[in-house]
Amino acid sequence: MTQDSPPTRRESGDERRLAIAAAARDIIVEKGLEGLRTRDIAERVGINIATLHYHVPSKAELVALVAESIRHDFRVQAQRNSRQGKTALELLRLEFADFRETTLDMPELVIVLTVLTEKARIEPAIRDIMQPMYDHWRDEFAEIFARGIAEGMFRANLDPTSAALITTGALSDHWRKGFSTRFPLDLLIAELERAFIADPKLLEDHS
Amino acid sequence: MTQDSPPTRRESGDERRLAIAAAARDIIVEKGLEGLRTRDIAERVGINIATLHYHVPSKAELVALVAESIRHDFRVQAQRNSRQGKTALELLRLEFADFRETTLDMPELVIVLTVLTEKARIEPAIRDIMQPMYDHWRDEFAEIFARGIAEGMFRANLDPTSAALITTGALSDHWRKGFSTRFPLDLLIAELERAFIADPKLLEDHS
Amino acid sequence: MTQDSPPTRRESGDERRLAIAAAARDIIVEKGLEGLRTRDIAERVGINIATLHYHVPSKAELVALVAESIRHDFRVQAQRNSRQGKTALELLRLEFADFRETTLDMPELVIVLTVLTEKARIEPAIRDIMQPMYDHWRDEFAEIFARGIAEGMFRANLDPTSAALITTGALSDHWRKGFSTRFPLDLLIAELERAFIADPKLLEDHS
Amino acid sequence: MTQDSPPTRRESGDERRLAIAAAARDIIVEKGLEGLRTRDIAERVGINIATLHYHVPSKAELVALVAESIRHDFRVQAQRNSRQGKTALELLRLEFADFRETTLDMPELVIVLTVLTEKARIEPAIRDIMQPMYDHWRDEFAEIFARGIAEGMFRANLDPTSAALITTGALSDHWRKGFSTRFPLDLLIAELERAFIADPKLLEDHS
DNA sequence: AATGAATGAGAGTTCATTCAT
DNA sequence: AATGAATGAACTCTCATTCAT
Repeated sequence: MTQDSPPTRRESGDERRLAIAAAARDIIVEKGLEGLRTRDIAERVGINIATLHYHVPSKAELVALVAESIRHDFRVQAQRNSRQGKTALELLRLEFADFRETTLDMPELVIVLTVLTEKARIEPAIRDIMQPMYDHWRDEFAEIFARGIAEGMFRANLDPTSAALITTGALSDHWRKGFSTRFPLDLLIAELERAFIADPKLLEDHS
Repeated sequence: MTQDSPPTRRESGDERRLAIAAAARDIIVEKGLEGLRTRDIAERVGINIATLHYHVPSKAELVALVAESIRHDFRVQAQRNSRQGKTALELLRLEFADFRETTLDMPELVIVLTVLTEKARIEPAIRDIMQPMYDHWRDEFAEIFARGIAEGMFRANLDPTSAALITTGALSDHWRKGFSTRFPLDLLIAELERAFIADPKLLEDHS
Repeated sequence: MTQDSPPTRRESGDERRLAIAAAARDIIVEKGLEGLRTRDIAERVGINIATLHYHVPSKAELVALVAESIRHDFRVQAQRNSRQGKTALELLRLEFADFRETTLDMPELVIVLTVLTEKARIEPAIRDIMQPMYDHWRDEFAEIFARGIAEGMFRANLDPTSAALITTGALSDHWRKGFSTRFPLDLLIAELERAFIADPKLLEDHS
Repeated sequence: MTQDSPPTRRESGDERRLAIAAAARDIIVEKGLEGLRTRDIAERVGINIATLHYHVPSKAELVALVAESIRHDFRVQAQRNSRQGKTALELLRLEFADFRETTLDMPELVIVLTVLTEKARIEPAIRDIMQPMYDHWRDEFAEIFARGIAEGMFRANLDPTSAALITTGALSDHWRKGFSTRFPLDLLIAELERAFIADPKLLEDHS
């Protein structure tokens, strides 16, 4: 609880804000947005509440900061793999691999995402940050599906946007309820592939 | 806001609890669980806060009461259509129709469901109420898929549970983001059908 | 906690008041006057709070009722043994025996007495009930000491009232702190006798 | 009641805690522990309730703080007179003088002590603070009596611990009922001396 | 004589925020 | 950039008491 590091060394504003966002995310995972207290964040970061307010003036801005940090992490994640010169199926599998990795590396990410999505329903400022994220993720899948149809790999009667929504929906819902349903992600992904791929032979190298 | 009705005549405990649950649900829709205040509920029901506590001893029990009321509504919803003598495809479409109706007729129901699902992640008492609902919904789909495979209507390589998770995931994610994504539910459902049905001809009477 | 007896048979008002006083005393012993709640009393008696208020209109009257019940018990205790034809020393020992018995039969009595004595400091109504009790108890001892001096059994330089105050003070304080000090009452009483008796030979039949 | 002084300048935590303890003691004297309200304390100190909770986190800790302050005052009281090179009788009389002074100079101290002694019966945390005070007081008397017997000043058949319990019991009971019994303390003390002193001649210089 | 339902007044506690240093 | 102290506003919950039946 208490902090053992050298007596509150001064960090740059950005570093502090990063640490604050990280602490806030941890607490949101543990206690939900309802259970998020500025004092708890400050304690976890190892600073005074007044100091926290110096860096992040209000709680509303704090939540926005968390939303931004989520968006940032998603961006970084998405840009790690080169997308060039790959078939649609390869790209789809890259996306799945990304998701698998993300949920391993940053298990809280999707939870905080869900929490903020609910908050977005009420708070326009949060909605403005969250909306583009979902749109982007969905569009990525939609684009892949569109290319896959053109390449003849995916079902001809596939609607790219619908398929993208099904995919992102299934993935995020699976993750969200991961705390209870211990259903293996790989089975889900395999089924998603079967749902969209035209030629059953393409499935073989996966199973 | 303030109460003009006759000076709060006495009602039976059950009636009061029903009214309390209804008011709580309304407020959750408007302000989220974070914005749920016992005083607001009391005011909306037209009773004193102490009276509210007389009927529902604590806030935790209040949230549980709301969860129970949601579960009750879903049970009622689910029992309206007879399931006997139907093919798997007909049953699947009945499920979709149910979902479509629910999200249209009682959009608040779905919002509260979402909010409580997030709460369930943290509060075991709520989880115990919500979990069976989702499990039941998923099992219903899984069973339909299993029968559909046997009947030859659905893909032979379909894994019933995976398909059920994809379906419920896609549907619930769609409603969760209902506030922002105005993507038509029917398109999503149509794509789900295409994803699981074996014979393309079966699709025709739907599109 | 809940009551297994036939569904709240109607008792006469006096019986009810007796039961209420008894329950109140028990709770005072367990939780002090601070922790005394009308609801707890009602529950213990097995009646509704409204019913309790029917029998004892207010909490102030309830405390007064408890005070009266204490006074009553003290009276009963005091009248059990005939005081006639006894020497002062015999009477003194009868008093000690009474005290010993009382603390065995009604261990709460002295605790409630202490609690109400503190309450009496603030509440005149309670003071008016408690004061005569202490006075009476003290006077009883004082009288015995006075007779004992006359009979030559007790020290000639004994001041009856002072000795009485020392005796009652030592006894009640011993009892009050009985929860922690496990010092044997008999040793204390023996010392009291030595303190007041003139002729050491009189002590012998006691040790 | 309301505060006219300069807008509550900031003071150090220790000063505030002292002021809080003092205010709490005053209120306990006036209204008993039952009538002790955090809001009243805050008002009397001239601070906000939230500020009060900043310095003393809970009411339980507040009562403990009061108990500690009582203990502190008694320690100060007890250390004023040198105990060296005195006979047992002189020491006994010093103790009596201390008691007389305390009850005269700081009657509220004694009232609060009584109140907390009752609270100690129920609250272990308070008991842990109060118990040693009484034990110490009793032990002091017991030691004096033991020395006095050795010196031949006190009765040979005196049991030091019993005598100490009688003395402290009589004294504390006298102050406990101080509100009502206006019996002179000096008479009580004189009788105590006669009760324990062996040689009547030693008494003379006192009466 | 009894009770379920209702209530006003208030209790302790919490929390985001601000101020002085 | 940092902090101890302070605060207003609110929150949940409690309690003695009352009312209608």
